[in-house]
Amino acid sequence: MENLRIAELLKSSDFGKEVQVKGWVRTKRGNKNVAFIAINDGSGIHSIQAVVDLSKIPEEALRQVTTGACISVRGTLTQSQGQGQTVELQTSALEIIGAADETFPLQKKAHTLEFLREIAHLRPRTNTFGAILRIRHHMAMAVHHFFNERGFFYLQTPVITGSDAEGAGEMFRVTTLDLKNLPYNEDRSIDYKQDFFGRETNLTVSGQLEGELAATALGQVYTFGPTFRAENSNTPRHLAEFWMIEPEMAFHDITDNMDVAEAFLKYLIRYGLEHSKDDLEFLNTRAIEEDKNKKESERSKTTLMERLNLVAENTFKRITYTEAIAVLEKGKKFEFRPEWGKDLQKEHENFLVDHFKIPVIVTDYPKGIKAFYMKQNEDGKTVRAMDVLFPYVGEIIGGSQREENYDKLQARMKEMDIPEESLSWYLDTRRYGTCPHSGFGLGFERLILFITGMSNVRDVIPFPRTPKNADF
RNA sequence: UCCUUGGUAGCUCAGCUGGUUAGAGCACAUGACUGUUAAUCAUGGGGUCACUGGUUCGAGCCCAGUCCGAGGAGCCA
Repeated sequence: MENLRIAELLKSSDFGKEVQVKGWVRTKRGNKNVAFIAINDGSGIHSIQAVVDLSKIPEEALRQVTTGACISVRGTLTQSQGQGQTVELQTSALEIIGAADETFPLQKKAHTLEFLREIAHLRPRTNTFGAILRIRHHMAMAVHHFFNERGFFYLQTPVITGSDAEGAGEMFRVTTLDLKNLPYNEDRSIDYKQDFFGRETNLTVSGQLEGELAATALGQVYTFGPTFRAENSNTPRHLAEFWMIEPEMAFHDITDNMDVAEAFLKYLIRYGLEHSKDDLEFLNTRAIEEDKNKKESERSKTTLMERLNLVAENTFKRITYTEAIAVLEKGKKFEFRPEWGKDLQKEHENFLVDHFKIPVIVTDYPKGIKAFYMKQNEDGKTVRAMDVLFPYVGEIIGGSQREENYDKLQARMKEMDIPEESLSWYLDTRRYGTCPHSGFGLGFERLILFITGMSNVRDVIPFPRTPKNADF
């Protein structure tokens, strides 16, 4: 007997065929003559309905068929007599693989996302998280497809890094030293020579610098791996451990960089619309239902599907930082007045996206608010940075053309007090056969946030790590 | 980290100006029901009111501290 996954069976019209399914019970209902069991095996958003004739299978056998139980059902695939589904299973045999007693926390009703976060080990069994995790998978595949099709090489950069000068945020220390009995130098500083690597090491905050090394050899590379920031950030957009995609491309200037970023985002969204249609439709409907419980002022003006299509079909607005400030000055009253030289506030970003109604790429930021490695413009004031601003999630990509001139890069590091010794290997790329190159970083969870229409990154990663939370 | 807000049954919430024995819906259990769609109907078991201390004749409610959640801000992806 064929053991098919439910997503396949639901598409089948092979009525009369004997099949077996294994999965988890979502709900059971019925009367003393017939029972209906919704079984889901994770293969898709839709469950299959097993119809149990109680004259053939005694009610006693159904006792353990409760929400959450794992069961195996054998039966005949038939056209459904009821509404609501086209295919169903006429049960001939039923087996309990793993029972779930009444303490099983998931009920056949909607739970709050906050509650589900507390039971992150069980939330994949819900429709919402099943959909999100499947979409997350397809998006990861899409990332690899996109770059592979364009001749990029997938580069695995180190998770443990000795580099502490990246300036991308607070880092998590990696050590095997006994914290209760630390070795000290004569000047009371900690003697890291006795640590595992013989030096201070941390978890990576970015694979970019290593990516640049490979780009100046392989031409076009990308990284896709976990990234760690020890910032005490408590927002729906930040995680202490998240996944980032960082392409790095030789012979690409800032415009080429924007072209790749825009094509990439559109590719990902189209890929999602194609490969995760059912799950996206489920999440779209879910968001509309959720909205009905909200106050009118808090409701979303667009649906998830509308937002996805908007991004997939429209050319992004490209604007310099200086132009953006001008737009903002004419825009409206902000809590923080836009001022040239200061970083854009969240309210400013939101205004720009609202104003143009499409994703916005802001370029050429003042050098004072950007990282040391960004290419300096001729005006002496700005650098070739670019941020891609998205509706709903804000900054989804941050990138730049890199400074490839050895002297200028070295001078900028000196200005910003970045110790040259620690990055001599990085400067070597400019010393030997340097070339213009660019790259950017895409926050994977922010992408998933946009695609799923969820509103907290903690709900789009299986096990979120945030300040005071590393359960599971 | 700052500001705002919240923590009452397994879940979602109500609980008046501080006053007798703490309320509902869902879930669960039992029963009814000839194909249900979060099935429906009836019955009834279920509470350390986040924690610690204080005010009071009396605290779920008032005060202080602590812990945890959410929203906004900063940091950023």
